[in-house]
Amino acid sequence: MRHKIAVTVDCAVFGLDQDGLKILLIKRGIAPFKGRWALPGGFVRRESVEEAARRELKEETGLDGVFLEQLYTFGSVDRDPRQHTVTVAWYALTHIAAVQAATDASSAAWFAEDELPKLAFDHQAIFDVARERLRGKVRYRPIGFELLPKRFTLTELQRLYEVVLGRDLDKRNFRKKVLAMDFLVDTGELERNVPRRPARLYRFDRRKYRALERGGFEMWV
Amino acid sequence: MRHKIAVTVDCAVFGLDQDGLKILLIKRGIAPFKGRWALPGGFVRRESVEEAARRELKEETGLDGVFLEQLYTFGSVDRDPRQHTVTVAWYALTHIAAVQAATDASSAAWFAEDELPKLAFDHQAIFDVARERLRGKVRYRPIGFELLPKRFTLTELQRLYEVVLGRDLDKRNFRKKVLAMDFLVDTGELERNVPRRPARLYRFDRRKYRALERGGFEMWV
DNA sequence: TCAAAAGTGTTCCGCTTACACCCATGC
DNA sequence: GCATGGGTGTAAGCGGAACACTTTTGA
Repeated sequence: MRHKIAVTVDCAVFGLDQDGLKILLIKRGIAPFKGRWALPGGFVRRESVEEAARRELKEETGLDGVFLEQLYTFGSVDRDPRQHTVTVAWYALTHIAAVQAATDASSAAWFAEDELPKLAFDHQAIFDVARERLRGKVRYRPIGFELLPKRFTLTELQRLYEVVLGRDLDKRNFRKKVLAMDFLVDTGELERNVPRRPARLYRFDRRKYRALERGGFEMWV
Repeated sequence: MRHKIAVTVDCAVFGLDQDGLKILLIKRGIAPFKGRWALPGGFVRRESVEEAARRELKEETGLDGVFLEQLYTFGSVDRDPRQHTVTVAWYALTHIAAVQAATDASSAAWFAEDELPKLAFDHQAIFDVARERLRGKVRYRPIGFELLPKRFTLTELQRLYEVVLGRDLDKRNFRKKVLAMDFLVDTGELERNVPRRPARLYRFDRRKYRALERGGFEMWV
């Protein structure tokens, strides 16, 4: 007779607003860790682990169709007090607005990445790995766009990179580099109603990016 | 009542010999896929997933204390015909000699990476991901040394990189770069009994590497 | 007219790349 | 003495980093 192990998924969902990088947490309604904040997630059913992650995200936060990548699988024997539970952790990127619209304002909330409450299970460790993965990945894959609205200014894009990487970037060099690899398209539109010179709005062109990707390309911020 | 899922581990073990990159396979003695070659692995017991991977490696191949990193977790519903099974896949690097010594010569064997037999389950897909991970990781972390004997010549090191990356490298540039980041130590010894000018033997200095690593360093071949 | 951010080029340096010949050994 | 790989330096070009001022808008 075989040792039984439960399988769950957990998602570290990142968003970006004026104040910086945010993460989406759920307040647990049941034991264990009732009342504690936790990463959205739950048990895997008769479905693939990715399907489970997307289903739980939708059920608990209303999010659908977001950028989602597998992060790491956490399998210490004692990470769940109830039973031996292995969790497949994921990280997701989205616009904060997508959640505000979708959530029933109930138990989900955004927290600044450096002001997380005490989390259930080993979710703090999962978050730490996710944060590090995001920092690393953003430098060689243009996944950051998932955090921005469809149209954005170059300054917004730069701020995103500064927040994720945790250091300041040079404005001129940033623009030069980011425009050089041409998957950014000038929409021709400008910001409206800003008390300063309005900035051009750009969008990320996935088609162009895919093309470059095949040509083998590496560079980034 | 909850849907039951089995949890396994599988390891893609890489080795290097004169002919190139090799991978270690096990011939399955039981159904399903009885008689087929497969990655070493098995069910997780009352232990962490990493402990399970190391235990299975030791039981099935005799390998102990090898370099081992988590790769990806495969969780399609139908990847195991018996039942819903999620597998946490790992990749390992070792000297081929370590296995020849340890194995009871029974059911484990090395295969050239480009001449694999038909594998059990979705192990071919796991291998493909592992191969790609190795190619990527070797460029920014000095994990390749795990494949070489303790003392090696620069030509052996270069061949390793050429095999893993799948392209030729310039001898002078390679030596310049690899010696520049100084975690390679000249042991002062030379090859013996070669029908040509004997090469110097170097070793990888983990201490020095850790020091560099903290200083934030990136470059590689 | 003021405040605030947008937008824009050049120089310097270091790394990457390309490239060819002499050397030490075993047989 | 011959075959085999070991070992070495330089020049050119490219990409990354540093750096300051003018422009446009709303109030």
